[in-house]
Amino acid sequence: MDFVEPRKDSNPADVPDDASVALDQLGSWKKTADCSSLGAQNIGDEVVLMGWVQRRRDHGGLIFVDLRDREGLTQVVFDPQISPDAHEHAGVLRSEFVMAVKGKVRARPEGMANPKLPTGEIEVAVTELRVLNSSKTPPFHIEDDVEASENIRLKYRYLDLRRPKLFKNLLLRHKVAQLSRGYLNDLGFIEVETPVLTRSTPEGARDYLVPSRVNSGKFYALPQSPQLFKQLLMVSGFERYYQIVKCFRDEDLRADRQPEFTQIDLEMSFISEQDVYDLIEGWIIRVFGELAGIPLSPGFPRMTYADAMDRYGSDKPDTRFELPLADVTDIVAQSEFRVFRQAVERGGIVKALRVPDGKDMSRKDLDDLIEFVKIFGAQGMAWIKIQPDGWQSPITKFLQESVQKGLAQRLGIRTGDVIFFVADQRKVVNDALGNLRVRLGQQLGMIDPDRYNFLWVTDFPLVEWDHDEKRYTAVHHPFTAPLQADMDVLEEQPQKVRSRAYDLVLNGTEIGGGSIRIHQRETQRRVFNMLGISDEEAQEKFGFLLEALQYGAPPHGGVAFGLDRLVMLLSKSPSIRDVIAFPKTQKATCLMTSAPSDADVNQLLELCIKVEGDRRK
RNA sequence: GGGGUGGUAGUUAAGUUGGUUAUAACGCCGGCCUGUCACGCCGGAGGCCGAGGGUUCAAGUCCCUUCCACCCCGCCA
Repeated sequence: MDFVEPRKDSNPADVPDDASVALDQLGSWKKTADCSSLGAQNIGDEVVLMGWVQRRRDHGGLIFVDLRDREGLTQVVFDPQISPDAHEHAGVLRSEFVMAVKGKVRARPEGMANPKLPTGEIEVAVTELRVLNSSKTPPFHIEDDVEASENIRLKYRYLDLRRPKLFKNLLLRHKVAQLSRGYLNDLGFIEVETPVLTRSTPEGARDYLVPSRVNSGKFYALPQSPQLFKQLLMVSGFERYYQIVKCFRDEDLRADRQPEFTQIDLEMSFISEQDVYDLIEGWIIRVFGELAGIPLSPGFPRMTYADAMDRYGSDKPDTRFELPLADVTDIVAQSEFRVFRQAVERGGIVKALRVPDGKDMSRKDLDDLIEFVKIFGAQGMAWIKIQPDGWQSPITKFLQESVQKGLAQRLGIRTGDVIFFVADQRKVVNDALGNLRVRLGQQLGMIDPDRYNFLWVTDFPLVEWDHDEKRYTAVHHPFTAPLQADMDVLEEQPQKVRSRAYDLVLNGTEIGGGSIRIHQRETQRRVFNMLGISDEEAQEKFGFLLEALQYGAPPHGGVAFGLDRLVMLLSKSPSIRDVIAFPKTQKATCLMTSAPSDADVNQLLELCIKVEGDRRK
């Protein structure tokens, strides 16, 4: 027995400290049950339980302790009539002390059952107590109703993870990973690990760089995804590959984005889009059915990118509610409202969103919504209230009768509606109204939280124009196959070329995406050229891929899913941090380990790296 | 890089037009208590008001700078 000074304190607040409690050894005791499993059927059993003190209720003559382990809570009782020693020893117990008890399961007295606890019918009458460790007073209570701020929780992450909710999230994550492995294994997929230390590639996100000691001055990059490796495995003839793998992107964080995250990544040879859809739907149906009790049917709906943008202003529309956008550019182009006319003259568009029964919106509500769309780049937003006695709006006087008639017809306007208009470049209009649509859907209670609407979004454009870099960039990535039908305009009208990429969207969140890849060298060369990547640059950066494509690369394609986001949705968590054991803050630091940190001078010397300080200052 | 919210006891929060000793709840410590389960009762301790500077007779409160957490835009599939 380690014996250190007993607690004799007058008061130091910090007192429950290792140094003040006599501790026992675990000895040969083994847990015989967990804290959720005992019930009336166990009455009379001799058991050994181990765990943490959730709460102690000391009645002087009788001490109750709620004992917690990862499975649940069980009440244990220290009764001097059963064991005076144990009762006396229990006096030292405090929150989060680690204890082992031996005792007998007994029914609680008449009327004393606790219906709130699964084990509330019984209690364990302790014959012997071993205090395995003490605990400082924790900075927050270990319970599901979080009452601590995020920075405290992140600093003491190991305590936060004791909360049942977080534990259950990580357990669910484990189950998703295991089910996914089983599903893919059964279908002939082979899990292959790909390098974490790899080379930087242009395009896409910023890379995390890792200096090479044995090649001083050179750097590895951490993979943004195993994209090229899995394609090369197809060239190798693996036919079906998967991996549950960490990916790294050095970009700013969001509630659903961490710089390191996990993908369920797979690739198949000799397949087309339909094979991917079938495979993934089968998998999703099992994940949601078996792990969340949510029944789904195969044949998820599909929508082209063009339709999604047109109707919902987003490439990941939430289809749990309608509230569609309508393009009214042609109607208002001739109106006397300058904002509309000028937007059209500058090559922009005008779209409208009709909110049925929006008549109760106050002027303040409308102003709030106008402020909201400004976040997305809109200069402003026009609105019209359709009142029984006519159209009420600051802009009605600029809309001549023909325009009003056209709008009424296209939008199906009815009395009581509110119509919103944004006029700007296409991207701004879709961003603003697409986001407004989602906000109104939430605000007006149009979203059923128990619905799970999956949607395949297809036919993405292959490229988009990058105004900053003055060139086309790949929407998906530069290895995505163009649609065969659009190949003849690849060089002349790149922006018109559709790709064989697809995303799976759930309730407005993209949870996975992929594509059929280019497997012929000549096609890959043409796409690189169109993206402004010269033959020389392609050779230098992707030479190994271009080379490989010349050695009998089979047609192939695949998909990758964000495991974190999937578990986040399954567990209805508000943040991705709630499904990651040790997440980073919005500034990409770890409050527990204080990473990133300064490097040791000797480490830097070995790497031939000189730190010049913050050059942005 | 930009916009927003927050930072006061261990924790969560209150703190008026600047004004005496900065409140409350929970937690913590001590005492009492044999059926509690948010146990109860009595007593007690606990503060760099995120940090730095300024205005003022006087700053938790006003001004400037800065740090941290969160949400969003940009960025990122």
